[in-house]
Amino acid sequence: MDTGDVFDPQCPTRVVLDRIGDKWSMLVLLSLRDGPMRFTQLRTRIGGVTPKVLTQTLRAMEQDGLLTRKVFAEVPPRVEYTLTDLGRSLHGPLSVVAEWAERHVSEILRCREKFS
Amino acid sequence: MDTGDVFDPQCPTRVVLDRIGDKWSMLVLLSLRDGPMRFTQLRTRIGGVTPKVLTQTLRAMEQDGLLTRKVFAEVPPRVEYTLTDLGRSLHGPLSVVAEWAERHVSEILRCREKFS
DNA sequence: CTGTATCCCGTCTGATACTG
DNA sequence: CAGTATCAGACGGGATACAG
Repeated sequence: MDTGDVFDPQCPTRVVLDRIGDKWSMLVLLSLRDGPMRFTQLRTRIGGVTPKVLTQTLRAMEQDGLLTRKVFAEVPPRVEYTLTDLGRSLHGPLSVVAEWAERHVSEILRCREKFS
Repeated sequence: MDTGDVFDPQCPTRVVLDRIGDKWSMLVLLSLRDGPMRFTQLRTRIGGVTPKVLTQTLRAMEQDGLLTRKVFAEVPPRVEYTLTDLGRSLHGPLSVVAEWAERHVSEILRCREKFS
């Protein structure tokens, strides 16, 4: 397995950073932590996301193997999104970053104000 | 200390994600891990970054208190960038994500190809 | 219910050239 | 050496409306 040269433009870490760096992926992943959810459930829980963007996010995550999309042939239609093992394994690393954020965000904001 | 509601648009984690999510901040932080560096050192080590963007990145990180910018009144000019304690404390969490990326990137890429 | 289609704007990023 | 100025293109993201 490659060790990943972070200074290589083809760096593997880029793939992950692009994913967690976007506005909604992390929230989707955290939302799905406790089990499958339907489209509208996600949409309402994650306030402010439009259907288009939510769809884009879900498709990208599905494509990366982070979650699965299961369509039930019913009326009305039902679609469930579930984290894969890969998706669940990302939850830990993300939590570490999230905890750092929560611990230090006030300090960062203080720095920003002082800076002006 | 706040626990941070990740579903709040004002969520503190956003601040951090915006920072580590951008294209160069993480590389700068990793570069500076082993000590201060000068502008051109960073520029050459991080291949592909233009001076404008590198400046933007460094200014933003300085503003957030992740690094300090020290100008030496010399000819030719010398400017050194050094991580603050806050910046160094971010290195751990970032490493966790980076390690995850390195371990799983091949799996992600495989998923992407299968998806097409 | 679960999306898609369109339009649009702001930001992010880069190329290139220039300055103290 | 360490940037700044300017221009331009790509793209993420959002508003709104509509479809299967």
